[in-house]
Amino acid sequence: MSIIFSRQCEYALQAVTYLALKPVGEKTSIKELTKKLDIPYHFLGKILQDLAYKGLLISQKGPTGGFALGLPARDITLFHIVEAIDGSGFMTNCVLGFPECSSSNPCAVHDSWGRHREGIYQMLVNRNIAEMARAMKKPEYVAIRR
Amino acid sequence: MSIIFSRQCEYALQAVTYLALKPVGEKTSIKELTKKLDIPYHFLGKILQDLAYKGLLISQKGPTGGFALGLPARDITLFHIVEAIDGSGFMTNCVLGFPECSSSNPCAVHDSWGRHREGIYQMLVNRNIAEMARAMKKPEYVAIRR
DNA sequence: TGAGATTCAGATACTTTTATCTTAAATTAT
DNA sequence: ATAATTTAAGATAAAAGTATCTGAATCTCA
Ligand code: FES
Ligand code: FES
Repeated sequence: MSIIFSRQCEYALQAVTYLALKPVGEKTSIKELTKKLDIPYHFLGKILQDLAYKGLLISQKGPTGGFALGLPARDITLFHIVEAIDGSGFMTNCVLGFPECSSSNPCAVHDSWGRHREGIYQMLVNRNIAEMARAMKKPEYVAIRR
Repeated sequence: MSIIFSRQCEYALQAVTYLALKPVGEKTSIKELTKKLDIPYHFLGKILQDLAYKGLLISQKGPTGGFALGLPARDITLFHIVEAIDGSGFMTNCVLGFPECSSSNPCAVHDSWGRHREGIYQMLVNRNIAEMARAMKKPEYVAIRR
């Protein structure tokens, strides 16, 4: 069950983080990603294609081809990825699903949620992929399968 | 786009809140709910059935039948509804979709998310349906359609 | 008792998301 | 040039979530 982000978005975050673990400029194939991260091959392919189209990744065909970060890892925030894949609707919609979300039309948790939402936003904006990669470097993450 | 909770869950919250606006014990039909809240009839029927099965609502067939709260409004928290419909997976799963979520296996935002998650949990546990109803009594909410 | 209203239950359909399959295009190395 | 490898792209399928349809069961009231 996805909490806030779609599965696509989760895969994207994981894959981009994996790319950030590689030496700058080195290309990584879908095959390697899919094997290491246990993500469906063609599904991941499309996600990465999408991110490449949006400039967050660069891609190259052929042998020795693959994907690499399109920007320095420290310049890509989690929010960049989330926004590219899921959009930023979670910033504007009522968390309880009421049709309008505004201070002139608040549900019972509007103010409360607003604070949490802002905190989550800051969390996404203030974390970059380099930090993600660092956290992932710990041995626990290498071999875990779902 | 649902943020954290499924559409079913959002409908449930809205419907239960509506019931809490009624005099204690009064039954409300799906027809009325569906009309006032603009929720698909049979879909809502199944959701309420589910909540009734779980004791959060009581139901009665026949004319003058319908649904009513199964407990005093102030004893039903938002979390009761959320847990009944969506479960409590959002309390245990990694927000970025990594396969494990624990302090021995943290992703880069694990601690940060943990705080927000706890805050959201408190928000759900500390708000009851009576408060929801009070917030909804404001005229803005009466006639809004999606 | 019978008609009407309502929930209950199961089947079916639609929509969105996730996943797979197939072929084409590009790149590299032989 | 040719073969091998990889991404690109489009079609298709499978799964999950949402919504609808139909008839049965239950209850109320005339
Ligand atoms: S109205 Fe519900 S979060 Fe703003
Ligand atoms: S591991 Fe990501 S939130 Fe806990």
